Amino acid sequence: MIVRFGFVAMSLQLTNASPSKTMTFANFSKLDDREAGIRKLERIAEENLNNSLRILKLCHASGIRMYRFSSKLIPLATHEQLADWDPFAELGEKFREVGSYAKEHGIRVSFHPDHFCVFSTPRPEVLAKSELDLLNHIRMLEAMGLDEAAKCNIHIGGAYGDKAVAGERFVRQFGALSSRFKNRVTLENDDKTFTVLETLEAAERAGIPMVLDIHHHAVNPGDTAENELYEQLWPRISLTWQKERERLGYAQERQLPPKIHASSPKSDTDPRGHADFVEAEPLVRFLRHAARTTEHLDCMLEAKSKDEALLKLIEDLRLLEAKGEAVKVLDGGSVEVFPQV
DNA sequence: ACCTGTCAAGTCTGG
DNA sequence: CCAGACTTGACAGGT
Repeated sequence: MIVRFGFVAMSLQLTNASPSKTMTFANFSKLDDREAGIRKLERIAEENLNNSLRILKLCHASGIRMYRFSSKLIPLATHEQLADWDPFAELGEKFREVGSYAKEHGIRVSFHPDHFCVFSTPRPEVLAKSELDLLNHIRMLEAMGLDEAAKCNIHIGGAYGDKAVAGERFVRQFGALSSRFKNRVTLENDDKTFTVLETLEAAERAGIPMVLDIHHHAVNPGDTAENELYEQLWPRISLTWQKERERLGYAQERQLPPKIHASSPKSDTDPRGHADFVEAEPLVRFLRHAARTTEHLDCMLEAKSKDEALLKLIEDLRLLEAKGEAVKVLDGGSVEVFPQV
């Protein structure tokens, strides 16, 4: 199995390269000239896009072919007081430049709208804002000129006292959206509420692929035993990706491989928190099991040390390789993992 | 230069 | 019913 690794949002190797610079609404409101304020928002967004491009160039130079953009590329993008502002009119060219670079160099990119995007909510106004937030992320991918392999990863949301009902509501409310949404979304298990099994059931019913977060699973496993995850759930998760490839017309697994998230617990007292780096051994254990049924897999690292965590993981995998473990480092961003027998 | 409170947004918990 | 926690990077205002 070929595994490609990626990282999230910012690079610690580059200096002054934040892709998430922002301006608060309070600050925007202080400006006398609203038009000048909007131009400033656009300048900040342009800088964020330039820095995203610098990061993609670093990825390419390092052999990394997976990256998640910051959700904060356009400050105040969906603020209701700025509903008349169309940032894409001014920024379209820059978005296209970023997307073209990713496409030309084979870097799989994504977004992860944050926890304000909740399709399980019972509140209509929250649902409407969630839809707008997701649409904004989809528009960014469209403006980049990327096809539907580039997706937005979301969670189910809150439980509101009844997880089964909330899960139903997610399926119903998300299902009411058009294919423009459905074709751009993946669904991830979370660390507190919806387990792998519950998320998988929702993903299957909504007809969208599931992203497995193995750290979230470790802290929120529900009744699922480790071998059950390997034996029963991973093949089902894999199938959600196969169905997605069939739906969108991708013939090969490598054109849209299943995606997982990996991170390590921050500490014993804060096991849900993300550590600076990612431990190699538990990850390899999972990968070797997945390798029995999967040929291509993409693994997003969610570590505080971002791209440096990826560098360190590759180094640690080299050490395992030298010890004769079932991994072979291919380059700075990918490894081959041999199946558990 | 460094530290602290705040930020547009949602949900959950505890008082 | 309301305040605070949760979580994250960055800004703004203070020292």
